[in-house]
This record gives sequence, C-alpha cells and structure tokens, in this order.
Amino acid sequence: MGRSPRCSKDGLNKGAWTVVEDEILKNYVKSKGEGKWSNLAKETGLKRCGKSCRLRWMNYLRPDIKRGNISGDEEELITRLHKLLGNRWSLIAGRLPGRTDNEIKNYWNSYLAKKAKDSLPVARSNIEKKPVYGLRNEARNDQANVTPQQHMEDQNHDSKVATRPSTDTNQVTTEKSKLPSESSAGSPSSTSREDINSSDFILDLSSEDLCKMLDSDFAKLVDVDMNELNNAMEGDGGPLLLSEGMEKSLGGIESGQPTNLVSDFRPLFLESDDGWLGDDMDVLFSD
DNA sequence: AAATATCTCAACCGCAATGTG
DNA sequence: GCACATTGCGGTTGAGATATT
Repeated sequence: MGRSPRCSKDGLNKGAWTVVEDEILKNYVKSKGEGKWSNLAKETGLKRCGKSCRLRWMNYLRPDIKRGNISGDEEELITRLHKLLGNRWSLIAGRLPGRTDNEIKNYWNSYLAKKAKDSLPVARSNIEKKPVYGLRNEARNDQANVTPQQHMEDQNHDSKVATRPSTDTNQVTTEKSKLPSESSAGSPSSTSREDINSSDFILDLSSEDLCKMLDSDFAKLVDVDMNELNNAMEGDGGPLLLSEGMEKSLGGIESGQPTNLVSDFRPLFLESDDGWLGDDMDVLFSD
C-alpha cells in the first residue's frame, strides 16, 4: 500500500518500509530517543531520509499507537475539534490518545468530510453503516496471510499502552500559531460559541491542555485581531463584521448586526488581572 | 467472472518554523 | 543578522483492497 518507490535520489530508499528497516528504526529510537532523525540514517546506515524516519515512527512504529476503528466518541470529538481548530490535525490528534494526525486526517477526508459536506447530522444510523469499512478492517486483521508489517503491527498493538505519550503535550505546547483554517476541506471551522461552551467538549479537555491550547494559539489569535481590529475600526473597514454563516454559528447573534469579534471572544481567551479567566472554570474540568 | 468504481491509508511533497554555526 | 540544516505539519498521491455493476 502507499506510494511505490519513485526514485532513489541520493541512494535513499522510498516507498513501503521493510521489516528490517522498521527494526533498525525502532532500535535506534529505543537507544537514542526520538528527535535526531537525520542522524539516524548516518549512524545506522538506514537508507531513509530523516523525514521519512520520523513519519514512519510517528504514524506507525510508536508503541502507543492505537489501531482499529474510530469509536463513536472519538468521531464526535474529532468533529468538534475540527469545527474548533480546522485542519490542524496534529492538534486534534493530541486530544485522541494513540491516534495519529495522519490517521485522523485520512479518516476525516474519507468519511467525516463527506458527512460534513452533506450537512448530515452525526446520526447513529450512519455510524452503524460505517462498519462496512470496519468489517473490511477486521477481515484484514483476521487474515491468516498478513504481511510482515501487519504482523509486526499486531504485535506492537497487542502491547500498546493507552496512556498519552509525552509528545502529545509537546504537540500542544509547540503548536505553531496558525489561525484555524476556514478554507479547509469545505468544512466549517468557525469557532462557535456553542462549541466553546459545550460542556462535554470542555470536560473532555484537561484544564492544562486547554490552557496550553489557549495560550499558544488563541491568545495570539486575539492579539492579531486586536491589532487588525483597531486598524479596521479606524480605517476604511469599519466595524469588523462576521459573515452570516459565522454569525449563525456563533449563535444568538442577529444576522447583519455588527459583531465585535474581539469583545465576543475576549472573555474566553484573554487573561484577567488575576490570570486567565479560565482558571475560574477549573472546577469544571476533569482529567 | 470480469470490468469498473470506490475507498483506505501509508507514504511523499512542499512549505514554514525552528535550530545551529 | 545571515545562511543552511533540520523538524514538523498539512495537502496530496496512488497501490491495493473491496464493493458494485
């Protein structure tokens, strides 16, 4: 599966990984830890670029990766997070223990995006249908003739740990301050008040992670908006208006009524004199 | 049974951010 | 401050599996 080797530039292998390559990579990470991907090839003689090694480790060889069908809860969480964050798959993956950004991205593109596009509610009846693919996966897993990779996979995931890897936290804390994409996959990514206030979503986030998310991303978002808003207010742009769709998604805001994005979000994202306002909500959070 | 369409997912690519000398 | 190397992310590709005609 996957792409076939296209070239052997610089003598590097491309395409599907072999069992031997996987073993080399795993052994290296075991002894040296993650991070020094470019050194890996030099020190082990593995004919793979660092990028490829990292990808293989992150998406496949990590011992804590969870395989199998996305559960209904996970699907709902993905949907909510995508609505909130857009196509920031690594950030979304950070909230789903054992799931990789690639896996979530694939799942979204192959299934949830269509659902979102069709504006279908997340109906259980549809979820029940999905196991058409789930059955396919199960059938694959049950196959007696598994590829060496699949075999390894099974071994790996039999012993998988359900806890989040420490890198997940790093993913959140080191996430770049990109704004949520609105152009992504034709799906809504506006930040809805309903989502922000959604108790189950909030409960799903640990206070630590949420604070990190807010500190790393939305605080910057607000900073940008503050500057841009000031310019817009004083310049030719006039009051910052939200699109009709965005207003609707924010809920309770009459269409056409000028909306001050900053003032709407400020209570949620900005710090008070005594610290982030969310601190007061910590009692609501659970880990 | 064969041809065709659809789906899945591992892997590649390009870009931007970050680190290093 | 600059140039180069490395890392990380999101978008995209395409082989193989499966479903449909």
